[in-house]
Amino acid sequence: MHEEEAASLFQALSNADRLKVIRALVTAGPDGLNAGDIAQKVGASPSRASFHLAALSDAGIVHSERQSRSLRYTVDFARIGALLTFLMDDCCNENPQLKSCCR
Amino acid sequence: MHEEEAASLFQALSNADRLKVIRALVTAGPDGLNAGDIAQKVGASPSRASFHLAALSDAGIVHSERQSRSLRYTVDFARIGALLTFLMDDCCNENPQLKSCCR
DNA sequence: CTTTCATTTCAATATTTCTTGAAATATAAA
DNA sequence: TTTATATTTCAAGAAATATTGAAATGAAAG
Repeated sequence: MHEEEAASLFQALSNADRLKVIRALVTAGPDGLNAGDIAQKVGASPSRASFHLAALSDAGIVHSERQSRSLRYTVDFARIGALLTFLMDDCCNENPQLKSCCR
Repeated sequence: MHEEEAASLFQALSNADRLKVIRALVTAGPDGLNAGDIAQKVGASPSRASFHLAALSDAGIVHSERQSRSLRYTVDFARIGALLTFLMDDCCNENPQLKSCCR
């Protein structure tokens, strides 16, 4: 991952409501949640939730799939992992003190 | 760390030049670098480098210390580690797939 | 085929962040 | 004390992002 891409992923994570969205999806488990439930859980209007979901989706952090009338969102852990790897390895040169936070 | 604080740290990381600043500081080792050398290494004007350094400093990701005429900057790995811990543990509930990126 | 439901898109405005160069500040040298 | 060096601060304009509610879209039910 190059710096520009990492920067845009960090940008997608730089909002408390979007972090809440991720937490809600993680808590929900592998089946994810539909947009309406996410909006309700993070306390955002439908259009604002849609805006945040679009930001996360553009960054590849979440994916969506239509399920009847709803759109079911899931979190992409591999994508988040790739960003962590960039930060820890490429950017911070595998610094031991930083690595230790994973244990 | 709470969501608002994490979001503001991600915001500080959401710029390619600021990631370059971190990389330059990491590469330089424990003694860090002064502002002028950082500006030169990332290819930014002095005022722009100062702006980026202020953003990173406000987030607690770097610290500065005056050394004669120069300000010597160092990176705070513990602060970055705290953000990673927030993302992996609090936000993503210690997901194994995400944790595996640290190995 | 009309209505209802779930979600997104859009337009308009507000807010924040970025960028630039000039001026200000702090330190040290001559 | 004058000059040079290192860095930050400031102001102003440009660009990006956020926010809101209304309208549009897609899908299913009656």
